[in-house]
Order: sequence, then C-alpha cells, then structure tokens
Amino acid sequence: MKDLDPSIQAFILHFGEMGSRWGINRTVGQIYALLYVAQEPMNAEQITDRLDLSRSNVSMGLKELQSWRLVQSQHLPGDRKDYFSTPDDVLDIAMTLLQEKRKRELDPTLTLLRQTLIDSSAKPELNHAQNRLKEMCDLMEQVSDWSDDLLKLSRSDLQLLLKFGNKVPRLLEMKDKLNILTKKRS
Amino acid sequence: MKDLDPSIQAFILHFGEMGSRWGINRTVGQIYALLYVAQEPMNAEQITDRLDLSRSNVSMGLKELQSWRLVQSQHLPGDRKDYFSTPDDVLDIAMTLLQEKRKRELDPTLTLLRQTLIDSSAKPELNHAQNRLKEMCDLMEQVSDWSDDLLKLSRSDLQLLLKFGNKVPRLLEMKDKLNILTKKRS
DNA sequence: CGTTTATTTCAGTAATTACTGAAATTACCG
DNA sequence: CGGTAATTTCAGTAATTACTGAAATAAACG
Repeated sequence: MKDLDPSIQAFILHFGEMGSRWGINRTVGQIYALLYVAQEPMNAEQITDRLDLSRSNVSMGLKELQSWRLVQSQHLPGDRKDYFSTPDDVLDIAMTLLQEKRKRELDPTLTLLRQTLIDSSAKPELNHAQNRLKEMCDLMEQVSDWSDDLLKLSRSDLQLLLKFGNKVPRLLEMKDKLNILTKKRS
Repeated sequence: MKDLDPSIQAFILHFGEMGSRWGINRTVGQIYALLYVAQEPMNAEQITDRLDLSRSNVSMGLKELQSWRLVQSQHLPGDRKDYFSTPDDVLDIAMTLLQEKRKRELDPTLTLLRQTLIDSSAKPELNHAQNRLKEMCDLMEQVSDWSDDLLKLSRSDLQLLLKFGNKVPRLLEMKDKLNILTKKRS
C-alpha cells in the first residue's frame, strides 16, 4: 500500500478487515475504502498500484462493488480507461446498502417462509413449527415494508427522521393522534 | 437430516445456506433453525442426530449461537445434559440481533473513524478525506443513536412502531409539531 | 479492418474457514 | 474422592473462498 497517509491507510485496512463481517472480502473492502476517500475517480491500474493487488483481483472487486451499486464507473474525455468512484451523498449510500442488504439477506428468506407456510398448511402435526414460521414471516414482512417506506422518503425527510430518531419515544406518546390519522386513511 | 417433515427440512437447509450471507456458517444456521421450530428444548446429542453433524461441531455451533444470545441453555430436572432453546418472542430475537449486529459490524468502525479523525486532524493535505470520514462517522453515529432508541422501547411500543411503520411519511407531515416538542426539550 | 490498449475470464494455487475425532476437561453423582 | 456422563478443546484434515497470471475478449483508434 503506497503513498498513503498512515491514518488513511488505517482506514483502508480496517475496511479490509471488517469486510468479512460485512459479507464482502478483504480486497473488496479495501477498494471501497480507497475510492470512498479518493478526491478523484480512479482507474483500475491506479487502484492496483495503491493497494498492491493483482489487476484481475481489482477487476473482480470492482465488479462486485458495482453489483452492490456502491461504486459507479465513468469515462474521462480523452482517456479510454474506466474510472471508478463512490456516490457523494452518504445518505444515498446508506439507502443503497439497505436496499441491497434486504434483497440479498431478507427477501430470499421471506420467499422461502411463505412457500413453506403454504406447503405445510395441511399438516396438523406441524402446528407448532407453523406458528413459529408464521411469526418470523410476519416480523420479516413488517421489517421489509418498513424499509420500503424508508427507501421512498426524500433525502430531506430522511435527514429529518435520522436527526429526530432519538425522539422516537416521544413520537409514540402521540399515538392517539396517529390512530386518528390512520382511521381517516382506511 | 432425520425424521423431519420435508417443509421443515427445507427451512433448516435454507437457514444453512443463508448462514454465510448472515455471517454465520452453515452448521450454525441449521442448528438455529432447528431450535427455532422445536417444540421443546433440545440437547446437543439430539441436535447431532437430527442434523447429522459431529458432536463437536454442534458444541461449537451452540457456543457461537450463545455468544449471539440467540440461544439459551437450561437444565431439565433429573437430567445432567444441557438443553438449548431459542427465545419465544420474535421481537426479542430481532432486538437481540440488532444489538449484536451493531456491536460487531458498526461499533468497531465507529471507534476507528473517531480515532482516524483525531489522528488526521492536523493535516491540511487530507482535507477531502477527512470530510468524507466525518460524513461517514456522523451518519453511523446517527444510526447508532437511533438503534439505541429502538432498543430502549418497550415491547408494545415497538409493535406499534413496526405496525405503523408504513405511516412514516405521515409522521413527517407532523414535523412542525415535532419541532415544537423538540424546542421544549432542549 | 488491423493494431493497440484495456478489461475480463478462468484454471490453477494459496489462504482461510469449517469440520472431525480423539483427548482433555468439567460437572455431577454415590 | 473415584467413577461416569457430558462437554469442550484442539490438532489435523476437508471444504470453501480468495487470489493470481496467462489467455481470451472487448473497446477504441487510425
């Protein structure tokens, strides 16, 4: 890892180490971290040089990051190389992450649970397991709906929600008012 | 995998496969799924038999699930074996998961980001990277605070919040009222 | 087109992670 | 205590995942 300030280097190495917990590998974590702090878009060769990885490894890493929509590519005029960068807006990034995580880690299980509930519905001996699966399915559906709602919010509403997050208990004090709103709606 | 209804078997196998995406391994995923639908607590030998795993693998898997607080052990009277089960309340389970995920996947990075910001603060040439790290740090802090608030809620308030989740946009219409509340508080 | 440059693919290998069975440790009982 | 049952540890091995370099493919240019 060349020509990087030690503190930035620490950041990149940390992302590499955390990668495995986050479901990406070390290389992918490092590439993301590098692009995240880069002032300008970088091409694959520059990434290779900076992180001391093989060119093909960088290619695969970038492909994966693009599949997560965490990295975008562009062409600079008068240069036939691809240049890569991360989106500017961290809220954007967070929402993309939420969407992709849901797609990969929640949706498949929701699909399976629904199917399993259908398949097992006529078997009284599975009553207990069925109830358990139903509970899990319902909760996951609520979480899924709820993340949908988050994803639909505008940037400014999202900021507001995050900023006032620690007033959630206070919000709940207003549940009577909420109920009124809800009745009107249905 | 013995004596299990095909639909339950599908559920267990699915959890095994998803395990790697969720940051646990196949065995751990399967053990959790089995315990989740089990009517009664099970001992390690029973788990070994049902899932065709080695005894030591089950032991390690249970240890990991306990470290996540997703599985609890108890002793049955007149039997010196340990018996394992998952908590009953799915909301409980979800909150435990939130807490553990934050501890393992967010907190370490938050710590590093804060340190990196301190370490790099006196270096004007890192201005851009610093700003980027600050943005990431701030967002993660907000998410962290916000999950803290969620974790403090009572079961019933949580249910309410999830149920009315899809009214989030409506909540935001009330932001003026919220602002009033906030001003009173600060 | 043919040439040059950039990127991707992929088979082979390295590194990591998961699993096993035997041995060690712990817990419990008379 | 001594003995037995239960659990855990751990070194060795298996399986999986990550990485590399060479070859193939694709893109851009004159």
